[in-house]
Amino acid sequence: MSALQPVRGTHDLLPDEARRHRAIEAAAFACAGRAGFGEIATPIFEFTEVFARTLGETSDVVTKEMYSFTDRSGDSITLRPEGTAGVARAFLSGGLAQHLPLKLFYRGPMFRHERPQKGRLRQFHQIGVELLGVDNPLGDVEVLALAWRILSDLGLGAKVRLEINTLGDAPSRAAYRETLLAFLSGHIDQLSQESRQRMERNPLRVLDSKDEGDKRVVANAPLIHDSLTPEARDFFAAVTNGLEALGIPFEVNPRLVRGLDYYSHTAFEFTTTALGAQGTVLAGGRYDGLIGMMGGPPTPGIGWAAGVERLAMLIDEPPMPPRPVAVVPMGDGLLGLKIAESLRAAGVSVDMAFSGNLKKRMARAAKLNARFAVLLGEEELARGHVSLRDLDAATQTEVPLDGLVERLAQAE
RNA sequence: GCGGGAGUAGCUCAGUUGGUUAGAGCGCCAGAUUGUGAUUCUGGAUGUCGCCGGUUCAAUUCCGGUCUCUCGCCCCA
Repeated sequence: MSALQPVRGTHDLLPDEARRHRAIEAAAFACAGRAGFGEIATPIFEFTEVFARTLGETSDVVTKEMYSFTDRSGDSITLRPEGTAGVARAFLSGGLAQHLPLKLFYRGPMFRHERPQKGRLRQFHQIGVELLGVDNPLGDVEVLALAWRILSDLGLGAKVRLEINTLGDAPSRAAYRETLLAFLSGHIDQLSQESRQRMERNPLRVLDSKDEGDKRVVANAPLIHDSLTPEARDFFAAVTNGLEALGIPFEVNPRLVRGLDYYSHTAFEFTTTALGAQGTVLAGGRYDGLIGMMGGPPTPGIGWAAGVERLAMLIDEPPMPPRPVAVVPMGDGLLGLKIAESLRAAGVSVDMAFSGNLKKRMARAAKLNARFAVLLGEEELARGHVSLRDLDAATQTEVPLDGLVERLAQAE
């Protein structure tokens, strides 16, 4: 293991890639802001308890994927594997129950000790939203509409598919669990080893097994929809009706389940076929029980998170940086920098190379996609002028140095 | 965590049936042109052949281990 290598599953965001990430986060936050979501930034680590309690003691995330360590005070600390638990904790420790309903947007790095693959990293980035204090299915619809708006704005509307399901309320889920377990027990000899384990830990997971034998069994399994209480059924109908009313395309997938314990009612995923086994690009659901589970007042919540790296892989061209003006000194570099600074002060993007002859500097200007070059030739300067070259039109005029800033600030 | 594939220059890759200075294209730097973006021409730099060990007179090449990436599984954004 070389000390100069990044830790397994981590990577550097070089400028092109960083720009892509920033564009995604900016587009998402712009959409979220228009819908009334404000940004929240919680710490990237919490006491281990925060995640262990909320994610479920037996979930994979808790049992094998957490980056946990003991700090110098002897406390067990964990790098956050997802965003919702930290937001819920902030909600409680910040006394935010006074401000319900709350619309929150977050972004930042998450950490999971998994085996890396394309689209799966140990440090990755998510954007996400949480809507707290709303038990109305309209909340689900609005949060889904926001996700759809963001993906559409990123140009991914045609590349993703929304699948949605309901996990029911607590009574529905308990009843369904019994029904499903009874059914699976009758076919246990046809189930894969993994699914037999799933029956003990999280029976719903058997439903979305990729094993062919499991799929045959599951095809005839009872569905949660038949175990729903009238309330849960109405709730789900209100969500799907809302999506239809807003013209958001979706498909009900009765076998869609969620890994984390805190979900109830609505569960959904936006998936793509373009990323191999890591096809989920944005996912979330309702978690009415979470805050109560953490010891707070019963507070409904719904939200989602999206993987920025996965979104970035679906976006073809990174957005272009703003086109600069290239300042090209021929003699005194300091004069060039002075002019560059006055242009920058006026809001113009300016680049000036530190070395190179005129030809090199012009080539560099072209490479930077500069719009104009300001050439500081001694002859013009002697007359108080500079040459202003339009690099698109390949034309050049002499302009007084005095009016240069105004002229270029206007051209922007 | 389990199973498969890969690793040679900044990038894409060739190559060595084990043998002296390891190559191409693109890119980069410099010059031809001490005042102009393309093309062309000339010159140049960059590799511990992923890492460690073994076999051998000799290993980038063969063997073992390891690391990283990658595909699938588990799971997930």
